[in-house]
Amino acid sequence: MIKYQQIAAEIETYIEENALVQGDKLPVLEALMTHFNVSKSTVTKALELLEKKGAVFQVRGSGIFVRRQKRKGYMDLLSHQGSENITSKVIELEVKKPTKEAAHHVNVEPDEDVYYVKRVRYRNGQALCLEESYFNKSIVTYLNKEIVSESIFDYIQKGLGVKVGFSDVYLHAGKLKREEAKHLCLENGAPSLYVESIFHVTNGQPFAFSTVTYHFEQSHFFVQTNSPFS
Amino acid sequence: MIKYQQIAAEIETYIEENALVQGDKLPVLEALMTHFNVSKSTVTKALELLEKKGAVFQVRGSGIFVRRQKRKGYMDLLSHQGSENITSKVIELEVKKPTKEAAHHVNVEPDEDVYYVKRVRYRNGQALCLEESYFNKSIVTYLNKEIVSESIFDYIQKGLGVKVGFSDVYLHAGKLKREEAKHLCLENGAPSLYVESIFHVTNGQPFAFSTVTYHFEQSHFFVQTNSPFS
DNA sequence: CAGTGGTCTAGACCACCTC
DNA sequence: AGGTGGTCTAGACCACTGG
Repeated sequence: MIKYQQIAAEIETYIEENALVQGDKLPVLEALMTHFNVSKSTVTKALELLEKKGAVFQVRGSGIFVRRQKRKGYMDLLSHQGSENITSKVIELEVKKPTKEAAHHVNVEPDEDVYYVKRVRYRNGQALCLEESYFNKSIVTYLNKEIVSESIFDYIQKGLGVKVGFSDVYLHAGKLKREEAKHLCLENGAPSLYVESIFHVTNGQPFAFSTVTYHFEQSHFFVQTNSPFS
Repeated sequence: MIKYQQIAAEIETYIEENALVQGDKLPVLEALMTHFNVSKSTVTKALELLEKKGAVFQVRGSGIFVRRQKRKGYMDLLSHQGSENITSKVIELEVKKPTKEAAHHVNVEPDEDVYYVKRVRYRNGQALCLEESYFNKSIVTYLNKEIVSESIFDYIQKGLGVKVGFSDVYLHAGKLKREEAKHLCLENGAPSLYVESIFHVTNGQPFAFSTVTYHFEQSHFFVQTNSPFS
């Protein structure tokens, strides 16, 4: 791991171990520089990283402070953290022709094969969401039922060595269709949160498109932002 | 405006004027350095800014590329952009004691006065959302009906000189209550997207707490993220 | 006005992509 | 191998906060 990531990790650990809460002050830049024996820019880079993650905020002329999420039970909408004890039931796993929309999103021709996965995810045994995903086969070269029962993205990154770069996320609320409702153990027409994501490799090529339909009573999300009115 | 912000703005304009699309290549770092006559770090800082905004992505060993949102009609969940032609109907504006929850979120005592605003927002004449907000009076020192009919945050920043730092956003789906439904011209129990936000000044103090209830057919959002699995 | 973070420079060296 | 972005340094100077 490179220096500034290492430093960021250590500062995070420090916050954790000392159980610091929102507003608590961290050592000043000068102190961090000498403690880690690196230049100012390196510490700054580490702090920028933590600022992006929403772990700290810096105030010029004043100091560096802890920023910590207070609400419990919320999942991070963007980093896919905060959802523990997840299990999956695979409904479908096959190689097939994508829908026109999916083909467009994962940048393949409509007559080109893709991996298609449909599964229901449970948290502590309770239905959480219904997920349908399409994967570009030239990047996600292999999937099987066992992999797909666990964390697909974990495998894609660690198993296949795919380097994920960025993603575009779209969301809206709507009414459940009959078939969706059945999987989530809800009545037809119940509210639902729909989240569509397109995932890209570091070089910008899209490799996955997923549509996730959440059980409205089970899905509480948070997002942290800097500069909310940029 | 400082150098790297200026450069970022110019690069954005360049993308706009040349109608570049996702994947198009920008000039290399060296070229940007000489063109703007600044050091490498300054250009890098500008590009980091654009990367955070989701306007470009950089690939080591390859180049700098344009990243552009393709879907139309989606609002940015975090930067409060993309919603044009917004008008508001003020339902309530008063100084009063906050709810316990609101008091906690804007960091005041429960018996301390806050500004309370309730309004319905319309986009192109169509009900978009119902919004209830609480403002810490020691920071948002003044509001009146005229201000509250327009963009409140615009006024808070430009009129009152408050420097907004960061915000925490929480969201979930649910069923509309009767009174909410009435304001949004929907039937009781219709789906809805609930978005709660806590806004902080640059020094970390919270100054506003708002709950926004969106008309499910009118609210389509997007968020861009880098490192979706950090 | 002292303390603290932010900006910017010039340059060395490293890691990755593409051919 | 050559080109391109990423990391890191050392240091100058600037801008904001808070007593």
